[in-house]
Amino acid sequence: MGRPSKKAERTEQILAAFQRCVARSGLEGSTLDQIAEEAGMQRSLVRHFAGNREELVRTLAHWVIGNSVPVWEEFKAGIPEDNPLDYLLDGLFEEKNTNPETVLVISALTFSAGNDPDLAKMLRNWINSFTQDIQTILGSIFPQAKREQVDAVAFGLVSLNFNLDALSPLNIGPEYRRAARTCAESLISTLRNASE
Amino acid sequence: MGRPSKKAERTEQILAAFQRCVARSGLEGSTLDQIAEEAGMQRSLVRHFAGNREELVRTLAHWVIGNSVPVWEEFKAGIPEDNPLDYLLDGLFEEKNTNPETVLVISALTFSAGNDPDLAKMLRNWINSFTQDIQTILGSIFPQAKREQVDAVAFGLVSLNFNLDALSPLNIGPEYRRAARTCAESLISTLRNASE
DNA sequence: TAATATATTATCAATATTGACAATTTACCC
DNA sequence: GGGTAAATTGTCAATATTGATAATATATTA
Repeated sequence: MGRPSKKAERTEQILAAFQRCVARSGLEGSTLDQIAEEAGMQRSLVRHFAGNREELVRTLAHWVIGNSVPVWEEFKAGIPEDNPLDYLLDGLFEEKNTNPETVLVISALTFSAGNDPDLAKMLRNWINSFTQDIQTILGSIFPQAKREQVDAVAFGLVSLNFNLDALSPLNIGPEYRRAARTCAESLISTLRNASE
Repeated sequence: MGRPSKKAERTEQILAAFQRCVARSGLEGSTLDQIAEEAGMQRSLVRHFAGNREELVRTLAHWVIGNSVPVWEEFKAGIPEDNPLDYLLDGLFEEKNTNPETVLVISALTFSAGNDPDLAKMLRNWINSFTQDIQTILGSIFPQAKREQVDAVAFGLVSLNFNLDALSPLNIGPEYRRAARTCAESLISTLRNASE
């Protein structure tokens, strides 16, 4: 009995708003009032559903990381038999497939991770698994390449992808996106040469 | 006549302290009191020498960018005739030659550049010239490589370098540094193959 | 030593931000 | 319709942060 709970829905709205705010103004630059306004509700509601600031930040970290998992899993599940490389590169570097928000929030959280060992561990694990997945993908495409080479290339792809998103507030030109794509292809070609 | 001015010295102390604070807590996460304490002086002095917050941030951007120039120029001037590549890679990726602070501050400024077109332009120019310098260096080492390839590799080196510094708050292991170095060498090897 | 320009300290007001909680309203069930 | 649990609104105090300026101390020169 009693009124039906909107906790799940409201929490989702709040975190989505928080993510947008952080991507725009950074973590410490996002006040509870801004988050509330972005979410279209009063600050009291933010507190009611998401607790105080400390809890809210912690929840955001879990939420962002948690959200990225199914998206990435779906992406991995969609890897085609033929031409998996183009699929991978399109997913990582084509503008239409890219939303800088996640990486910007991760970047903002990384800053404050310097003062929060738990958060640092969480982000390390996230980046590790992301990188390792790419290593696995590349390893299956180039089974004869050396493991060390594959790992290095995977790290390179992640770096290129992160850097592109991190620079997005500067409104850099499309030539940077092309350079990243070209660079990624060059990197992968080193695996091809090594494995043939 | 009158008491000798300490403006230059004090301003330097303030900006150096501000830089440390920003690298640790981000731009909006650094209060004037924290900056003052880090600089070992009262907030009143910070205001007296560096103006209000807006001026202080603007000054910091100019200072960080300005400071990076002579360091980089000196580095470029030291490029040896034989084995310039190892010199370049050591400079970009060896821990002993690296101080993440500058990149962390640039990263923090990049965030707020989304709301400050002037700042965005400044940072774009900075990254442009940094990237172009590396393009020039690579181009002189591999004169027969295609320009597009050289540009892509230069962007790749910058991305690897930035990413490594940006992840430093996470206390990532040395394997990431090795991966970055290995990846950079792979990238450069693509130029070598193309030019021979 | 007096004049002077600057550093340094001390302090106040204005605003921003957060934390907390009471009061009210709303939707569902019996 | 009455009871109930939760949403929603409203409000207050405590603290943090900034902006600004007066008051004082100090080092240099004439």
